[in-house]
Amino acid sequence: MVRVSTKGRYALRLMLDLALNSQEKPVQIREISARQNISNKYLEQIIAILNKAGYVRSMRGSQGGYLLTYKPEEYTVGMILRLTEGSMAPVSCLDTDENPCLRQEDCVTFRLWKKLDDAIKDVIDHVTLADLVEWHLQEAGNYVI
Amino acid sequence: MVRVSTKGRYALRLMLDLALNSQEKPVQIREISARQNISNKYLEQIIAILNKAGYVRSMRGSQGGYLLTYKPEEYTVGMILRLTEGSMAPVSCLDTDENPCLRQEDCVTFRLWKKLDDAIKDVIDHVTLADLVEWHLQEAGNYVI
DNA sequence: AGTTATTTCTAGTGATTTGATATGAATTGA
DNA sequence: TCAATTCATATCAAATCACTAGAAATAACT
Repeated sequence: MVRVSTKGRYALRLMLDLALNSQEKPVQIREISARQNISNKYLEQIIAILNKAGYVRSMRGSQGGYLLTYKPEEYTVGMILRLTEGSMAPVSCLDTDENPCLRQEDCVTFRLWKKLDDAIKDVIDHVTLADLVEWHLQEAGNYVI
Repeated sequence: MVRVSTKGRYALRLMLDLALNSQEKPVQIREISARQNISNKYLEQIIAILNKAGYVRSMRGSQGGYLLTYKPEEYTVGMILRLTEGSMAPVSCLDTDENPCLRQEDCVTFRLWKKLDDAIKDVIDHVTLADLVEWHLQEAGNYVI
């Protein structure tokens, strides 16, 4: 199906939620879970990935929670999706590190996958979390009379 | 991982093989399987999908095999991938028929997915089987001294 | 010091998909 | 008739997906 899984999609919404709500004080998983209507426990696992990568800062204990490490404009959608999805390349031979395809030179379809990969990268590496925030505020504006 | 599965990739190589080899006489699964180094039985299942959709014509019995129904330039890569992969939309809410997302209007990430979908479509709906054939002949040429 | 609210860690689980394999029936050319 | 081929269906192991469960570690507040 070539689909972005819930993991990547939830991670994006999670980061957007943090961008919108963690300005002053840390935000708890429970709040995000309630606002975004996503399983609490599943979110824990997803934010753990973001935490390990240093994309968010955690504060343990009571009154704890999470904060964005950097400014929204410093996160591209690609960073977040690649981290949670593992890779956003349409075929594994495009991941230079893993599985370097030996037939690459004479592989006909490689040229197609390269084109597709470039097209995907062009979107996900240029849209930032700040763009999502902006879009959100625009949309929200539509509902103000 | 957001990967095109073997099914879609094999279907593409299968169609390319037919484009190159079914000019005069039908081509058997066994030949393709040998040339492409793909499991015979798995190819049968994949070509069954292409056959049901009318993308290939089958001839049963001895000396039978498969032929392309149309000319290579009449197949886009998108047609073949969508048929075998089910869908090439990065998220299900972009498939108008199935799962029409009600939050679409106020869904922030929808705008992102739409951009991504457009970028993917722009590639797979404009590259044809004839392009793959051409690329193949170019590559093959590289090995002639 | 103790309680409470939170993150953090490890494990398990049912459903679905993937990438096949196996068996045999139906069809047709020689 | 028989050999070669497609066609149909069933089965299967492994991986992935989307969670769920339980408990330990940590820090703020009283």
